[in-house]
Amino acid sequence: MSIQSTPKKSSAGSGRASIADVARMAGCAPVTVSRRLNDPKLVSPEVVKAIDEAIEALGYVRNESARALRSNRSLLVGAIIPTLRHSIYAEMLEGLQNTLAESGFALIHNTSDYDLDEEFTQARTLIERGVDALVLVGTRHRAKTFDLIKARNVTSVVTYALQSDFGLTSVGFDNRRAAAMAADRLLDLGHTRFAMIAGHTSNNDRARARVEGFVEAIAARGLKAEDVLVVEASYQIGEGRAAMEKILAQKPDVTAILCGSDILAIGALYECRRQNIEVPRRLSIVGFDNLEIAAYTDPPLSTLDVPAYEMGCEAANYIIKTEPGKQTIKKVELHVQFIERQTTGPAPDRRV
Amino acid sequence: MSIQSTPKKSSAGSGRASIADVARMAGCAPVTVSRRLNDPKLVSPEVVKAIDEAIEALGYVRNESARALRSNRSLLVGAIIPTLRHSIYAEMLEGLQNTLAESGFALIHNTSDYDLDEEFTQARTLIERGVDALVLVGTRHRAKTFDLIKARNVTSVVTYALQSDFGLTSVGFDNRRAAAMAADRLLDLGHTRFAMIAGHTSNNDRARARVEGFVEAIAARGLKAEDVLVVEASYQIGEGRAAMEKILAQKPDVTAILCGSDILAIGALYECRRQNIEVPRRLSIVGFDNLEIAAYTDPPLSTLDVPAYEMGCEAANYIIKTEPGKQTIKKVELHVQFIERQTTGPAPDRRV
DNA sequence: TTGTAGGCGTTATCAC
DNA sequence: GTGATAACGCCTACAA
Repeated sequence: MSIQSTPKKSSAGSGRASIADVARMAGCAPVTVSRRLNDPKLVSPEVVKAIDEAIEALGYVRNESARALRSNRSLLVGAIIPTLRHSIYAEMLEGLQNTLAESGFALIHNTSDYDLDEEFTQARTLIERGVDALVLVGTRHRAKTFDLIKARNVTSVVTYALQSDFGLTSVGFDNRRAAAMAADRLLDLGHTRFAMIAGHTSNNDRARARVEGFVEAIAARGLKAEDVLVVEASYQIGEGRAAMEKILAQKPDVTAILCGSDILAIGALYECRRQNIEVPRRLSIVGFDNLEIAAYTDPPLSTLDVPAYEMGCEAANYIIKTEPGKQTIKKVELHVQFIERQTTGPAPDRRV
Repeated sequence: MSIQSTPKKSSAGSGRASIADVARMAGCAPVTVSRRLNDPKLVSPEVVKAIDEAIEALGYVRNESARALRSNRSLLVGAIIPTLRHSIYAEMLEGLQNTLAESGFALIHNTSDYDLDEEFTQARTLIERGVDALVLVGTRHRAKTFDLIKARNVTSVVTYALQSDFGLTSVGFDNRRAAAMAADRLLDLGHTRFAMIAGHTSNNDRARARVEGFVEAIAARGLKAEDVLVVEASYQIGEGRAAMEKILAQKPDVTAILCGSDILAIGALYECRRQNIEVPRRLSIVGFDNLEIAAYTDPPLSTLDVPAYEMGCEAANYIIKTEPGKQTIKKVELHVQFIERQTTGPAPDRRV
C-alpha cells in the first residue's frame, strides 16, 4: 500500500539527490554508484562515466550520516581542549586538524575551560555523535571519563602527556624534565635564589609537573625546596605581572624565575620594566612555550620550545593508523628544547 | 543462517547498545525510549524510570548518525577559517563553539590558509557531512562556493564582513570605517606623512578594506593618496619588522603608521627599538585587533578593538534561530573602538 | 500514554 | 562487473 505510492523514489524528504537518483539517471543500480564512489576500480569505465555525469547533473553529494550509520565509521574525531585562547592549544588543534583532513577525517572540538566535569559531559556528547576517536589534553580526567572511553572502546589519545598508566596512548613531552632543563641552566649560571610563576596546578597536571620538575632539579643540586618561591597565576599577562610584583615583594633578592608560560613571562618582564629591574643583569627570566612573540620581547625571551603543532600531527597519525576498536597503547615522546635568548644571564653575585 | 542466530536483535554489528536493547530491558517499545530521550513529558514516570535504569545498565548512548539520517538534521555546524594561528580567528571560533554548544550543536572546523579553492573543497566536504550551517570568513569566495551553498540551501553566515549583496547573512564590523577612525585620530594629532603595514590584500578583503579606509580617510582631508606608503606583509612579527625597516628606508620622514594587525605593530615597534626611534615622540603607531599583548608592549599599543569573540557568538545565534532551509539574510554590525594607549602622540613637527 | 509500521541513504552480503 | 536485498538506529506518522 504505502510503497506503491512512491514507485520511483526520488529525492523526496531531504531535497538532496540520493544515490538512487544517480543510479536511475545513469541506468545502473544504486550499489554500483556506491562502488564507484568508494572503489572505482570495481566499476567499468563506461559506467563510471555515466555515473559521473549523473552526479554532476544532479549535484549529488554523499550523505555522510547514512554512510556512518551503515558502516559504523563516522570519520569524525573529537577533541577537547582547555581553551583556544592559548595559542599553544590552538596550534595543537591545527596540527591535528590538518593531518586528519588529509585522511578524510573531520575534527569536532570543544573547550572545557579546565573543568573536568565539563570535559566528561563533552566527551559523552562527542561519543554520542559517533566520533571514531577522541583527543584529550593532559593526564587528569574524571574516572568516569576513562570508564566511558573504555566501555565504548573509542580510540583515544592524550596530548601534552607521557604517562600511559591509565591505559591510553599519549603524545607529549616530559614537562618535568623540561622544567628541570631550565633549572639546570639557571643553576649553571650560578643562581641560588629562585622563584616560579606557575599556572594553577589544581586540575592542570602540566602546570604541576613543571613546578615539580623545577623544584626537584634545584633540590637535586643541594638547595632546599624552600629556596623556590612558587606563585600560581592563570595564563594571562596581567596575572603574570601581578605574580612578579608579589615575588619581588616577598623575596626581593630573587635572581632567577621560571614562568609556566611565555604569557606569564611577558607579564613578568612588564613588571620588571615598571620597577626598573634590569633583565638579565639583576634577574633572569625563563618562559615556557616559545610563542612567536618570545623572540621579540625586550630583551628577547629565553624559553622552552614546546612542539605543539607536532603533538597534534602525531596524535592524528596514531588515530589514522589505528583500526577502529583495536587500539594499542603507545607513548610518543616529543622533545623540548631550551632556547636561550637574552633574558638569562649569570647570577648577579657571580658577575661581580 | 546468519539472521536466525540473532532472533532478538541485540547490539550486534556496532557493539553499542541501541534503543531496541534499552526497550527490551525496560519492557517497552523502542518508540517510548525515543520519546523519553526527546520529550520526556510524553512518557509516564514509572516508564521513564525503567528506561533510565536500562540506559544506565547498558551504557547506552544515542547514535547521532541515525538520528541525523532520519531527521535530516545533523546539529553539526561547519566553519572554515583562514588559520588558527591568529588568535583573532581562534577567538571567533571559540565564541561560535561555546554558543552553539549551548544549543546542542557541534562545530567542525577547517583551516583554508587563505586559499579560496581549498575553501571550496572544504565547504563541499562539510556539506557532505550534512552540516546544518556553514560559517565563512570574509566576503571573497569562489563563485562555486556560493553556488554550492545556494544549491543545497545551507544556512550560512559570513563573519568579518558586512556586505550582504552576495545573499548571505553577515556578522562583522566595518573594516573601512575602523581604519578611517585611526586615520582621523592621527590626522587630528597633526600627522601628514603616513604609511601602512597592511596584510596581503589579494584574497583578503579585510586587509584590503583597511587599506582603502585608511587611504580614503586621509585623502578626504585634502592629502593625496600618494602621501600614504603602503607595504604589505603577512601576519607575522618578523614580517612586520621587515616592513617597518622598508618604510623607514623609503620614507624616512614618516610620522604615523597604521598596522593591519597588532602582530605587525609589534614587529614595527621592535624595529623602532632596534633603530632607536622613539615612539610616539618621533613616530606614532596604531595596531589592529587589540590582542591581550597590546596593553603590555613598550610603550602600550594604541589599537582598534575588534569584537572577535562576539562575532562568533552572533554567528551562532543566527544559526540557532534559523529554521533549516529558511534563512533570511541579515546584517549584524558590531562596533570597533579605538583604544588609545601610548604609541600615538602629536606629530613631531607640531610638537616643536 | 503507548505501540505499530515504515523508511531516511548507505553499504555488506550474497547471487548472477 | 553488476545487481537484488537486507540491514544500520532512529524518528515521523498514525493507530490504539
